[in-house]
Amino acid sequence: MSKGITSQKENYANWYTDVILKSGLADYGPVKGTMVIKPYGYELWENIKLALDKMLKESGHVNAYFPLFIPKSFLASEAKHVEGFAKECAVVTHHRLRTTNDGQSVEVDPESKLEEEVIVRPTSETVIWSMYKKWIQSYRDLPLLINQWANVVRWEMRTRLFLRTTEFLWQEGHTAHETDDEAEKETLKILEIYRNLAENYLAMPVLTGLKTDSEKFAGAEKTYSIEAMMGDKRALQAGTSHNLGQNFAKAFGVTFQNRQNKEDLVYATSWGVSTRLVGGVVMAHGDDKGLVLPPKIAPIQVVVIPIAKNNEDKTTIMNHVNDITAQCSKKGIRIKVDNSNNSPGFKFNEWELKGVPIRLEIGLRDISNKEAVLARRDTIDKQSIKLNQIVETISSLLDDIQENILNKAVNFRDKNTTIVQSYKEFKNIISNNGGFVRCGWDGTEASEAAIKNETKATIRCIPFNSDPTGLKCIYSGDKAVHEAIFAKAY
RNA sequence: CGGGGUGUAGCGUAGUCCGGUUAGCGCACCUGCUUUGGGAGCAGGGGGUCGGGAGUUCGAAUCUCUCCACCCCGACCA
Repeated sequence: MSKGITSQKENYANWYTDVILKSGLADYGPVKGTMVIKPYGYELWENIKLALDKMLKESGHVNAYFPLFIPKSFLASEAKHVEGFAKECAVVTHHRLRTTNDGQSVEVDPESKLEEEVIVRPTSETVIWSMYKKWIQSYRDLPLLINQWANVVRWEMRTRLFLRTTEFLWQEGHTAHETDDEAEKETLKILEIYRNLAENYLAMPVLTGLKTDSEKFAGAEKTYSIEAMMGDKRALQAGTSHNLGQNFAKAFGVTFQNRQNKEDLVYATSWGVSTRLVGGVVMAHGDDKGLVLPPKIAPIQVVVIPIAKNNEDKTTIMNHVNDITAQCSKKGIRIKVDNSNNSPGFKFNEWELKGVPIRLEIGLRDISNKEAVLARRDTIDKQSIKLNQIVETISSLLDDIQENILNKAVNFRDKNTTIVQSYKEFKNIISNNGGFVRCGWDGTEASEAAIKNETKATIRCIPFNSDPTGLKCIYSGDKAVHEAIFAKAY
């Protein structure tokens, strides 16, 4: 176990916080519920962002930026989605501060009260649809496929680093289409991109499926999500994709002239993933030594620890090290040398805490053998490798590690997914083992709510590969309408 | 909003009950030397309005009053 980090077994929540703070991903901000994403954490996010941005652009989406501030009137009653977080919005009521009489402080200048109060966006549907109304006239303007990378604010009371903070970073896509069918295809296409991102970059296996009415986005016809399992077997909703139907078109009067020359309301989608993904990576792969980062998104893929007895040795070793880093950099491998004065043992632990996939140890002993010692973070194995094959060895090992941690996560999830037949069994699994529970559900909100109330487990999704044929509802005993995945969730 | 608790250096703390040296210790930090294959050693050094304010007293981290901040439990919300 690493120094100063609570073990997962002892207290998973404390482990999570300890790892994030000590590995330098993030820190708490001065306002309650805010966090600072530190350079190491931000680079991790940037790598995720880069991968997703590329996929979105390749599938025909373009980026734009809409304002942070939204007129309060936009959140008026016709926008049904507001119910979801109207009570959690930050509201700007004044636009000026003044110095207090004693000159020691500042206070809100009452004279600066705004005519119309302004909301800090909790999501951007309303601003964006107010603009789409201006931009869309005919089917020739469609589809409109816009994404934005932005910060949003939801005034949360219970916060957890990366998982729930009052302000967070995300991307939100907002598209407009001619037909319902096209909107549905878009919704599913994005879900597939999210699945690809989660599994092939974050090495985090996810279930894809449909949300129940009670769990879906308030303004949506249908919400799909990707659901991952964390190291404590709880579920994390890692991304959502909504088919909004004509709800927002109705609310904002966005009509277009269709191919039959008739006026019609456009069909919409919206979808997003956030910095919550970083929390997902931490909890999907981390262990008692700290982070375990997937090579594809790790800010540093290889860290080199030179081991020198004296200055003369150091010079010899650095000559070889410089050669190695140059070769690796040329191949696009993100490599860093730790030349600090800390002891080797300290550095080993430090970089394991930071989750760097590969560590190279190079001392005189290795150099005389034309070797280096290579340690992998995921298995903690050490081996000696030949210096003349170092780039090839590292490249293929990075791929191996990426694959291995995905497989590990898949096995863990599958091992902790249980198919149950009775409610007794259901309660037993949820309270003793946790994980995903798969069973029949009669499709009623009453059963869903009762189960949530009695067990704290919610329906994470109705997976695409599910089949209710022959199943009975775990709660009511009636014929099942869906086969659902239940779990305790973040 | 109700109940309980805690505030001493960047972090963790001793001292507070029972007022009395220069507020002590560990980690971290700085300088130098020696070190380096699983959390190095020695020596020297810097850093404190003891949460803020008022009071009692010859004297307050310590006693009294007051304000503030944060944490936990409950309620509320999801």
